[in-house]
Amino acid sequence: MDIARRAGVSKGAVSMALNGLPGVSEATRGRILEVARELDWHPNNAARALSAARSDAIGLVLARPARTLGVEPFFFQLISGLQAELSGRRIALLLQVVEDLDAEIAVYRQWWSERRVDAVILIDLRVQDPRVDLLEELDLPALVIGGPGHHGRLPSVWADDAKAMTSIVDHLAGLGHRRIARIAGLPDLLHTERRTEAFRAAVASHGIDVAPILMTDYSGEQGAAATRQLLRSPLPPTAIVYDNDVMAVAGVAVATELGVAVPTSLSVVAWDDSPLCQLLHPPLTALTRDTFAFGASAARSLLLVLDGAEGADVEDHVPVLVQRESTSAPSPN
Amino acid sequence: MDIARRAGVSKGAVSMALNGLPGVSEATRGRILEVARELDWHPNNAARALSAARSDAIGLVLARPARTLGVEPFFFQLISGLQAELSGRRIALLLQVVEDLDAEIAVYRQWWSERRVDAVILIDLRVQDPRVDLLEELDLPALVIGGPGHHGRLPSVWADDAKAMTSIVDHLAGLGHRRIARIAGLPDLLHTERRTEAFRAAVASHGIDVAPILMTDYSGEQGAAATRQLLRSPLPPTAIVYDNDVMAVAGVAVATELGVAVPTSLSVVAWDDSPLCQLLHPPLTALTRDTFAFGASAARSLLLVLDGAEGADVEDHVPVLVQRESTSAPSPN
DNA sequence: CGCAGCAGCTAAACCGGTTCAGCCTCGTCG
DNA sequence: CGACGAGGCTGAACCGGTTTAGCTGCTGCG
Repeated sequence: MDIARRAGVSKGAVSMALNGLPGVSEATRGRILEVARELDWHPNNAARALSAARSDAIGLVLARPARTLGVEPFFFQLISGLQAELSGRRIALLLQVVEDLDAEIAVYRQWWSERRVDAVILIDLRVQDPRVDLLEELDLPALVIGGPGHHGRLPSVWADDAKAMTSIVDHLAGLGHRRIARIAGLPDLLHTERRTEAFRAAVASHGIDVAPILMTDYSGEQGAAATRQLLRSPLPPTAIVYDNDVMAVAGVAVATELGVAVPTSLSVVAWDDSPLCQLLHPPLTALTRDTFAFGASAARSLLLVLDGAEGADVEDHVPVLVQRESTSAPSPN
Repeated sequence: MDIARRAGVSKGAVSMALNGLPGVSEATRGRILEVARELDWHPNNAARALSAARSDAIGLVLARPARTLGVEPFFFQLISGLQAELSGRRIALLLQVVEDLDAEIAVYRQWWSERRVDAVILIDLRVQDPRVDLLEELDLPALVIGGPGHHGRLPSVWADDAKAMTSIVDHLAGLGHRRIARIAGLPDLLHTERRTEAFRAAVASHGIDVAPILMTDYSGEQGAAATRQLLRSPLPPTAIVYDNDVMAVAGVAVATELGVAVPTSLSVVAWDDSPLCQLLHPPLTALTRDTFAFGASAARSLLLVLDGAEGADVEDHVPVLVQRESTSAPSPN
């Protein structure tokens, strides 16, 4: 190490000085920092990772079939939020996009065996999730996005989907809707199940006993098909709650095509806001959340875990409903 | 290294055997591989990176203001395509989302000084791009997505935007349009400039001498504003070409709001297809490209560069125009 | 004055691989 | 039969940091 030579000390001293560890005098530390700056020195990440048994990287795997991924700004905002916190600690983000859960698990195994990451972020939790068992078995630190529950000892960061769903149903019922349907996302996702339960409970609390729920894969096609099915039923709903914005947009298109006016004859609510919802005609009432802040919060929790803290479940803000022009009182019929 | 002990050879031999290098007999190699499998051995990435002076990772920085990022599936498809090629070589992808070009440059500097990545992928090339100079100066291998031209010695993978733009204009002119406008993206992006040039040349070739071009930041808001400005002008266009799908969607909404029927009174073409374009009403005529394949092709080029090949410019397929219902002959007026 | 204790530092081991000079053992050829 | 070359393998250096045992010199206390 030529900083050591130039400063006339041993490389051990340099290491202590640069890492802010005790063991060197302030005078020496200052001299070493000075030399390091002069030489524009930066630690070699591999060397540091090797001896410290850290990689200074965390991993994120996105496992969704290609067609259902990418229209939502959610992931980018999440990633941005994560990095806002992580980059201050010089922690990099390894991203891998895979087709399915098996591939995702293989990635975790590989990352772990090669010591590529110090921790991973688990997203889109399943009802029975094999990843949780795997990560606990590997002892690979992980943070679950979207708890609580069903994820063993792993810490999580989550938002209260149940409360959010209740606020949507309350809004619709408050407008006078009695025939409310829900077009949900992938049925084996944990948050789909939670939203479904909350939906059932919320409509029941308003004395509504029939409220259909249709499952989809989040794609516009299936959202459109489900909407068509609902609107053609004998007693069509006067309001539909969609699990994402893409399906809501598709739903509005189908309604228009079938001559069902939005919001006059059909109210539409989208879960997850996006520029789309505002561009559409009419602009969609949507549930917004601050995904960037959510990511930042997740990163902070993860850093705590990396620092050895006992992982806890942290609750983020409840998403709020932004009322635009796609919801109104149902037309008397 | 306990594989060495268990197989009764030196660790040098083990290294050769596991990396397929000459220097060990096939019998020994077989025995070593056998032991490695038994022990479920995997190389420690940091150790390998340290001695081989490689990191087995490539970096991708996305520098767009948060608001304009994320609605397009483009990046995820690109990343998926990249990884389809890279993961076979056990090369990881480091992703960083930053606000602006300065931050992006800082990330390159840091990655390079810490030897975090072996190469980077440069995207959204600017007309005068400081990143090109930086990467050449650092001698950090890089692949430019979206050439050719303006990127010094760096190799690139590109699609012929000019031809694609010509095909759009030809399509519109063929339908009988004589008043064609273009709503472009960020003016300092190289491909914006190239598309602009191609647009000018194409309309000129059809004897059209006035064809307004408005610059935006790709956001729906600015797309809507630009559309409004065009439609309210004394001699409004009968066709508008948008630089992305979000603006096209916003444009259709504005047209509808102003009582301009699509496609009867206004034809709309979107650059870049997405589920959106098909969901909308009417479905949008759009320029599609196989972004996944594009990413895979880019990854192959990058691997060649890493293997020491002289970087070349590789041309990908020309994007093709998919005709849907947002374009038709102009109404006689 | 003697000795314990501590701050400040050095030297060397260590992390887990890769690389290479050099040694041994054959087989081949003159 | 001896020299030579090639194949197969060993042992050690090396990558660039971190960590630790231990040394030195100073201070403080009995």
